Amino acid sequence: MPRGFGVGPHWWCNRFQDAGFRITVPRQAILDLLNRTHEHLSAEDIYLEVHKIYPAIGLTTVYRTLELLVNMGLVFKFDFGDGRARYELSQGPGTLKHHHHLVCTGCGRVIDYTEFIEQEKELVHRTERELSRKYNFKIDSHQIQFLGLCHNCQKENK
Amino acid sequence: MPRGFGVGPHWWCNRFQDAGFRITVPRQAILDLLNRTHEHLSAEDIYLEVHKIYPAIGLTTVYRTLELLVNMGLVFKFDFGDGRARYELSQGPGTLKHHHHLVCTGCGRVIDYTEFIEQEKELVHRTERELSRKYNFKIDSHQIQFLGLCHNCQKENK
DNA sequence: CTGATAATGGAAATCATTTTCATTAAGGAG
DNA sequence: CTCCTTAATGAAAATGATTTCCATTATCAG
Repeated sequence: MPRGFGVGPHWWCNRFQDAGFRITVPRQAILDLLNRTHEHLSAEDIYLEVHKIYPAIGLTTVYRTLELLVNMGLVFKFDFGDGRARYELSQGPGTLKHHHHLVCTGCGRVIDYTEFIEQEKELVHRTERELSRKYNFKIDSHQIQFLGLCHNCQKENK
Repeated sequence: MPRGFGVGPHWWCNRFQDAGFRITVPRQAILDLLNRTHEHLSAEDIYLEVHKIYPAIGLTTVYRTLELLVNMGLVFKFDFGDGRARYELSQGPGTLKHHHHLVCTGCGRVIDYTEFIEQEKELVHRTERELSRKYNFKIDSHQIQFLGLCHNCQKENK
């Protein structure tokens, strides 16, 4: 029964229980946040945001939880080149549709794009299949990102 | 005329002079190393290696030079998820042909693959063109990598 | 309800990378 | 070739993200 911070039968509870992990308040708070925010959050962003509704949270726990979620495949971890990792939910009701990133190397702005994902899918599948076979790899995911300068940063560099 | 560490008319000298940068011993040593090594070197790897033939080199200079080379587009910088950046020459006589990376999330091993690059090129070009137009981005480069478990790490995780 | 232990959080430690600043050395001018 | 300006360097210190340690707390199976 829901109580306190709203312990409910979330979609990910089974994933936790089946894997033998406990469902704790910090973990729920972090997953809730990731589920309702569609930004590229850093560990500290998450810490600060969760801290508002659950002040007892520790930054260490945020890092540990994120590592766990990444290992479980529930969360993607990205590097956009600004020295801190970014996290995004990979599945669940609140998840954005499959997308990749366009990163401005000038100001760090990141745009999610969904164009060409269909054409890409075929290529990706073929590549995955072939690489799996040839190199005996079990491929879990892929990352594609384009780097360049956004409109504003193009002007500045002139 | 070549002297000391072999100051020669390397292919990249013009790039430096045209941009107003000086051609120095540390820079030459770093570029020489990158040119003859086809591994995914970290800043410290480069420092240690260059240190063997030019012991006066400082780690700071390695970082600074790499940043410069990345900005000039002579070097690619990658993140394979192990907390340190990796560098690879992007052009020049000793450069590997266009490739992407297959990263084992278990042991960190990285495989360069060149399969499907042709098919990929078309997709990438189309995507670049479209994204440039739609988001007003000047795209400089792209990164594609597949993440998974190598043969050995698949066994261990069972 | 209770006990075993997984999970937590604060503080300290780590570790890659950056900054500071006094010294050195490219390389154009003379 | 020598001098001079200043870009480049390197050692040490600073920074900042992430991890480790460890004593305490809270989950949840029985």
